[in-house]
Amino acid sequence: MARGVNKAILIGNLGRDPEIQNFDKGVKKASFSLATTETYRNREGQEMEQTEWHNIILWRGLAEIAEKFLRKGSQVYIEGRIRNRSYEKDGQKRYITEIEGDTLNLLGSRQSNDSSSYQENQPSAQPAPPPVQEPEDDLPF
Amino acid sequence: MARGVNKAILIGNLGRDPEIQNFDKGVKKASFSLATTETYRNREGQEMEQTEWHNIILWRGLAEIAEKFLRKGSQVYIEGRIRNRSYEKDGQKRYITEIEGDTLNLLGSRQSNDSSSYQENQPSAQPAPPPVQEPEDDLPF
Amino acid sequence: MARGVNKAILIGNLGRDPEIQNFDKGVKKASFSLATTETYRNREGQEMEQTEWHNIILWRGLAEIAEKFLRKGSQVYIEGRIRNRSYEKDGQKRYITEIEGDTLNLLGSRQSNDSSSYQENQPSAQPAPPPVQEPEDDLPF
Amino acid sequence: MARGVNKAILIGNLGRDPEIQNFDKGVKKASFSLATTETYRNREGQEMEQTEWHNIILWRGLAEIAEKFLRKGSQVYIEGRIRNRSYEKDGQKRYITEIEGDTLNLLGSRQSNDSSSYQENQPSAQPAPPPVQEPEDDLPF
DNA sequence: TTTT
DNA sequence: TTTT
Repeated sequence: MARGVNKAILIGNLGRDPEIQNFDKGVKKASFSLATTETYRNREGQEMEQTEWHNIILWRGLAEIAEKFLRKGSQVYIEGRIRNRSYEKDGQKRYITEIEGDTLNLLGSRQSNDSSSYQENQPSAQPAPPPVQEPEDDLPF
Repeated sequence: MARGVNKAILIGNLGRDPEIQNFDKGVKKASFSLATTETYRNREGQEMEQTEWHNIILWRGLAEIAEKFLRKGSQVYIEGRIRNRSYEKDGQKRYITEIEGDTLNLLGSRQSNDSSSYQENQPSAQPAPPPVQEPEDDLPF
Repeated sequence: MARGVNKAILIGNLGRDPEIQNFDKGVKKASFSLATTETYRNREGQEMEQTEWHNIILWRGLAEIAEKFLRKGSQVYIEGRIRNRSYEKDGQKRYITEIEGDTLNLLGSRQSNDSSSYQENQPSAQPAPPPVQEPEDDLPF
Repeated sequence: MARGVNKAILIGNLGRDPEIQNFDKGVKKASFSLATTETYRNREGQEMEQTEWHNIILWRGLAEIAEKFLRKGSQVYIEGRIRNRSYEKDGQKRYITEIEGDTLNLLGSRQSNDSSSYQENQPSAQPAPPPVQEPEDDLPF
């Protein structure tokens, strides 16, 4: 039974152009590193900076958006799940943590395209379509 | 073009049983008030408590889950969008803010059903299905 | 006892310059409307757009940042709490929902100032300062 | 300059009792694994389940709460930052991803203590204290 | 009232 | 109107 929530919310900048992989049946995958930089004051009152690098992966439609619009330095909002994977390298088992994005927003762009936001798999119900024949004076509470 | 994020994340308890409305074509709507209570210390160091009441609405599948499993007092996690609506009452225009949930988790329950978590409209891609024929040594970064 | 979470996460654009109020003891308050615009496809496959307007309020340090750096049109990330207030107007009780921000990020700006992100009241512990004398080989799990 | 957001939001269950470490000056650290389980339907319509295990660390006050109240199986809400660390083991550099929590909620508990929610370092300003002498009819927008 |  |  599911009682879980596994959510990452990130705003940061791409360290490199996305790397694109194409699989069977037109399935596309985009991978890139995302730097999230936070500032804080230390005990001496100095402004400090801390950057984390996240491994981002995007699939299918989001990967296509990434391929078209994201470049090194792009500032994005990404919402997704934290995934832990293992793989073999040099006969050793290695572990990697990735953020599998399901929402992507390109931030701060002044471009004229219509694709700076995208969310997976919510075609018609987002926002929820109004129900048929709700009476005008039907208050919801 | 969308560059927006509109997200509410709530954990609280229902003040009443959900109210259910049925519309055409089997569309169901659930409405209820949700209390989120936070504690904090005031300037005198006293433990204080602050409760907010939120108007929650759920549609379709989530409304069915609410009807079946949520009751007065139930503790839930809800993720959704903040919506502002207006309506007429007594010849006056009134405004109401609602949270339209798209994810619902029933918390703390020890029941054995399989419905304590539910998310709208992400049938096959959540989590993203693995691509066909990804080679084993294909590292993603 | 608190078992609650009351969180709003917004990315949008200011509809107007922030309105600033100054209170006793140097307490400052900033208020503005924030538009969050989402796009989605309707049942006919057309690209649709939905904008919500949120009433944002910021206090103290965040209000100062807002006064200095936010203008009509600015794109910001805001994290905060949903607050419902009532007030009297024309002898009628009115209700208003506001988002009281505790984190503010100015997005998409290429300016060279050091104030585009700010979080309330987490002076030294964010990120948590490393503990004293943690041994180098001290693995955390 | 900070333009970043690095946030994890998790609801899950502890795989083991928290492990507690005590450092100089009374600094305490709690570590545990947290399982977040999600369900989804696969392409054949079968109910599937996916569990991720997260390495959680909590410092100071949150570590004390964890030590007192969290046990194997406890259901918790954790909000925090994603941190990537490296360390040496067997002469090899290893990487680990941890969630450093700054908010902790014990969920679903029916116990009578007053400590099921806790947030770091926001002593007096959360929620923001009302400003002094705000006039009663002072509308915020 | 914003933005694209 | 909830919960502890």
